[in-house]
Amino acid sequence: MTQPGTRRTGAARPTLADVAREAGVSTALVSIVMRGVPGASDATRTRVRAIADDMGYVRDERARKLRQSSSRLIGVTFDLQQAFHGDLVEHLYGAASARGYDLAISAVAPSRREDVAIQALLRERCEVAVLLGSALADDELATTADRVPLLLVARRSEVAGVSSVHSDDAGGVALAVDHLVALGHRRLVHVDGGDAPGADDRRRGFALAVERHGLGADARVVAGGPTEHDGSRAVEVLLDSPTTPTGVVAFNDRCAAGVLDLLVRRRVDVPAEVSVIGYDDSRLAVGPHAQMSTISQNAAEMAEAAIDGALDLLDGGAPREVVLAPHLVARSTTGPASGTGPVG
Amino acid sequence: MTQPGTRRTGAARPTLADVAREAGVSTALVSIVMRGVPGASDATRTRVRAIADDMGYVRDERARKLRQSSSRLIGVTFDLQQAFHGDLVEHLYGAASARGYDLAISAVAPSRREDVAIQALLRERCEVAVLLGSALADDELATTADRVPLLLVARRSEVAGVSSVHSDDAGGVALAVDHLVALGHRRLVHVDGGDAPGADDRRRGFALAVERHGLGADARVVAGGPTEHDGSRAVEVLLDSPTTPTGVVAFNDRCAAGVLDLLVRRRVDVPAEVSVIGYDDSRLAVGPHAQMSTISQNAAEMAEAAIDGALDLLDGGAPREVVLAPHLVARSTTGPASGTGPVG
DNA sequence: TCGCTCATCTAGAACGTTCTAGTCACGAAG
DNA sequence: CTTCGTGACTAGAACGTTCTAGATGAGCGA
Repeated sequence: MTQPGTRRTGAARPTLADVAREAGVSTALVSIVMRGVPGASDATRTRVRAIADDMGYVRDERARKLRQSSSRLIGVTFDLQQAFHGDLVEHLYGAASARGYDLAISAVAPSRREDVAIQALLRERCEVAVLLGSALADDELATTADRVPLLLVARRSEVAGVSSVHSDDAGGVALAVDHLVALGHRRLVHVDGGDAPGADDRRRGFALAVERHGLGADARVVAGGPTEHDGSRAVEVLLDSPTTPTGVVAFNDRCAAGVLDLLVRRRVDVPAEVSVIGYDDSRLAVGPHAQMSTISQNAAEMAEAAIDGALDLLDGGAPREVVLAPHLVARSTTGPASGTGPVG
Repeated sequence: MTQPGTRRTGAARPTLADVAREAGVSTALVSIVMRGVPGASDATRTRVRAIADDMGYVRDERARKLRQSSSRLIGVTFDLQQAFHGDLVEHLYGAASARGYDLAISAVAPSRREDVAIQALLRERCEVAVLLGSALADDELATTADRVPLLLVARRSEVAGVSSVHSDDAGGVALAVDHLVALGHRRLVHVDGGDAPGADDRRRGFALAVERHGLGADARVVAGGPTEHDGSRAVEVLLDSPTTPTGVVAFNDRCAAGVLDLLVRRRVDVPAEVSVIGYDDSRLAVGPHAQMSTISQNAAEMAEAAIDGALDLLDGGAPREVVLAPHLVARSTTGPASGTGPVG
């Protein structure tokens, strides 16, 4: 077997007609059998199926979707470099197939721009497009939304006609602050996300939360960003300043990883001296850099909401914004503030 | 604009026939214009193109590929959780489009098995399938290869009829050993990959290389694996043993990251006390956990070779195994062995 | 015997493209 | 005046499915 010479090439793959000829029935009947819809006797059903299996028949999804009035296809763009997008895509597969839809995924990367990825999806005739963490400007979103129903994930939409699913960023950061305050921390710092999507909301959430606890005077926001490098750089700034914080709320897990890395390098004990909390609960958080405390966006829930929202748009529902509640995942990078607890 | 009510839905997207009617010409002529092939006057060309743009025409890739004798489509499966796969996919996009091919990507994840991903590609009628780091057993590979020309990336193929592109694992590890030896290290250890693909070759490469340098007696192999966790666990074992090595060759970057992480935690200075080198040159290597020294598999080169190999299979070429030369990327986690250099 | 229902099966048109095999007009050559 | 060549364009089939509208025939009651 598997002789190169006898391998079926793409062109020679058997079609419905081939199976029908072999079985001595019409293509329509084979189609009925393969789809498992009523209209064929059990006898022919098993016979045709056996023949199809034997010939190695695989249906041509292209022809099928071409013929069907609705393609039942959801297009998804995602960033190859973002671990959280990977988590989302995985759950989108599950959520879509549970509703009888297929997924067409199209990757965004430094050498493959988002508009290229979207164009590919349009050519596949997906019925609705789901963009993960899109970086498109509002006017680009608007023109895209003119061509296909659009739903943004992990980003807010200010564009009319575009749905979105994202977590409550301000609320999530507030959870982080509440957690640290409950542990006795008083001097908090937020390493922010710069101009990354959601960074504004998280900054705002931090400011509100510390104010609510009456800790506004001791709180600081330092310039950070969405990468490990940004987190490390921010820590350098922090360690040079006269009063060091005991609790750090990082923009996201990658940023927190950078924070943790430099703290460990500088021989700062986490969480004994400083507590650090991230945001996303991506795979980074459960790596070996300690089990990171973080705010979870729950990829599975977000994916479900995204598919629901997308199908709702298809059904003619009005575009809407779904805000998911993030929740705290306390692991080992946060602990009681020094000077409090049993000791104090 | 962008009124929800007026947005075009999937079903209403304009077709060639719509454009043709609007322009008062035949669909064949519009097709000629849209493809940019000879057969239309410049006047009609510009006129039709303007009308098409105005109507927001986007060609239906499904119908096109259905009609064309060859679909010019390359299927790719990849693991959503592996950073290196992301790098590969990015470059596969570029390499494929440079040769006039499209890519259909299908993800593998804990909840989406590899055979499901492959089945989806077969239904898309891709002409050849490229599997990144496949975990399929030989007999499964054989039956798949019976349905579609197959090329494995980052894994060796022992199956007849299946092409493969991978780096010289043994040679790569030898490079790492040579590098450490040149820096004066004598006591080397290899944190291996367990039963991960390629682990055998890397173990063998390590054994050969230390033997070649006459360091076999001082060298050790400890059980590791492909994840950060495996690396960390291995370091615990190492630090407990009487003689600690000064140079560590990790199975891959993730494993090395785990090694580095625990070393830093245990207050071991890298690279002053211990040098660590990874394998892959994935994005992990250039993170903030220091700039990691590593063996690069060069994703771009690998992707080019994969597409070349895939198209060669399509042209009826015999299946072949392409072995790429890895190369050393010395960054900041390797340095002179203590006791040598200026001090000694 | 006739019609009726019902399950089973089939012919043929669609879907939106590309491709093959033309047609048509027009000017140049004979 | 015919013939030929050429550039611009078109009719219609094809790709592999699904879907609509029927055909066929068995069973059955009147």
